[in-house]
Formats: sequence, C-alpha cells, structure tokens
Amino acid sequence: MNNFDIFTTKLRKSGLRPTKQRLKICEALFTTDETFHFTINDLKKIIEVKLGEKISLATIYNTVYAFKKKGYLKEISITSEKSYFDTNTSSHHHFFDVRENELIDICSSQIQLKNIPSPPKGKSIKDVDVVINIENDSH
Amino acid sequence: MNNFDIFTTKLRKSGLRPTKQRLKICEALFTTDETFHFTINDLKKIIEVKLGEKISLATIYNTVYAFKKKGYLKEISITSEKSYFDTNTSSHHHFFDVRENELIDICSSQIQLKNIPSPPKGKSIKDVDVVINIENDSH
DNA sequence: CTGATTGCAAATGCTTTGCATACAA
DNA sequence: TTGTATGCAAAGCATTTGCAATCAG
Repeated sequence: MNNFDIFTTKLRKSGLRPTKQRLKICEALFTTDETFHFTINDLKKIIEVKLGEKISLATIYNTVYAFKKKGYLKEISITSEKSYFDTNTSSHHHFFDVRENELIDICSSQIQLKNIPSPPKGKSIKDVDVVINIENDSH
Repeated sequence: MNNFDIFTTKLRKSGLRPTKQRLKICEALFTTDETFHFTINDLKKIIEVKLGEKISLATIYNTVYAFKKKGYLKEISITSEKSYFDTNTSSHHHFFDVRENELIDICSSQIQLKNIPSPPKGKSIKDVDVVINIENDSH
C-alpha cells in the first residue's frame, strides 16, 4: 500500500474525504518514521514551509481532532495554554519542561504503574497519562 | 492564628499585599476543610455568590497564579480548554472524565509509580502527575 | 501621603463557526 | 452534476495588559 492509499484510508476511517489539503496534512503527519509533538500552529507552519501549501486553520483543526477521535493522534495532558498533539499513539508518557514548554517521550515500559484504582461506576478507563514536570536545576 | 492572619501570611509570602479583594479570594479558597477543584471562572462565581463580592478577573488571575507559584495551589494537567486548579496541594492524582470535564481525586498512596526515569542533564523533577482519563461505559 | 494594587476595558491568542466558493465523487 | 469540504473572515472564550483611580501602609 502506497502513502496515498494509506492516507486515503486514514481519512475515510475518520469520516473525512481525501481532499488535496487533507492529504497534505497526512503527508506532514505520517510520512516520517520518527514521531513528533506539535501544536496546531506548528503543524500549519510545517505544511507551509516544508510542503509549500497554505491550509486554513479551520481545516487543520477539524482534521487533527478527527484523527485524535479515531486514535491516529494523541492529545497530551499538560498545563499549557496551547493544545499539544503527538503522532506517537502507542501508550507512553512524557517529561514536560515547564519553563521551555518542551516535551520528551518516555517509553511506557520504562515506568511501572501499579494499583490503578477502579473508575467510578458506569465509567471505564480510556487511558492513563503520566507527566513528569521538570525544570532547570538552577532553581 | 486566626484566618485573617493565615490569609495575610499566605499573601505576603506570595509577594502580594493583603488587600480587601485578595482576602476574599483567600476566604473562598482556604476556609473549607474539604479541598476542591476550580477554574478561574468558577472561583469568580463562588466569590460573587457566596461572598457577595465582585472582583475583577485580572485580580483573580494574578492572585491564583501567585499562589500556584508559591505552592498554595496546584494546576492540574488535563486536556481541556480551561485551566483547572486544586486546593489540595499534597501529592495526589486524578480521574478525569473527558466528556463531563469532571475531576476526582486519587490519593497518591493508592497508585504505585516505579522506575521513574532520570530527567535530562541539568533538569530536575518538579512533580509527577498521573491522569486517568475515563468516559461512560456506553461507548 | 505615596507608591503599589485594583478594576475596567481593550488587546491578545487559541479555537470555533457560518457561509459563499471550490472540489471530490 | 451535486452535495460535502474548504477558506476566509468574523465570532467566541480564556487569559493578559495598560492605565487611571483607589487603597494599604
């Protein structure tokens, strides 16, 4: 399966039609082997600079949130004014530098979580996020 | 030490003068034995309804962030458009209902975290947040 | 008194919405 | 062709800023 087919499938499964702009968004998100963290604005910049395409914010927002809902992207739980997303959708955790607003992945197998309590009645666990907030030593 | 003195001390230690408005904010935050979660807007409403005092958002923001910086309040790491704060500053974790935007405390001793990786060089760990995202079973 | 704080209103930044135009099917 | 998606601009919130009026010390 080539990239075009992969992207088209991802979009269709997310309930979106494979339009030119959305294929560009897929190209920015899903062509590199390495995963990365981004804000909506980062993504817009990447598409403009690397792919030479101007896409409206509205389209980027709705595509990213559709992918998040479908599980192709994860939103990261941090105390920041912007939303951060991660193309690494496997279960894993993060260091978050609170001064620099910088994220670093932590492999999920590295941290052991035990005795996770049961959720309230009628609720089930979607996922568990661990954020290790860090800052410069000089504090 | 009475409440007025406690509040005055907290404010002074946070680098703020004990003004009438700020004492009201303290009253809303630190008089109940039970801890609670709130957004800036929640806090404004609480002060208006329970204490019959209108305080400008600007004052609430800068007071809450001063208290956070000093460690009298904690900001909670969740994927939400608003900032959530917690008057419970002891180390503990949260359930977060992603549909209802509802937070529930989890006592820190309940969850066991092992093998927390070392932070990058020059950085030290400020704190560790665990968020268990939950949703209704009917999904 | 006097300088720091408040309160307001305006600005900012992120995100969402509405609608005419463009485009995939 | 035809209906859905896009793009733009404008609206909506949360949060921040600037400055004249107020108040704590």
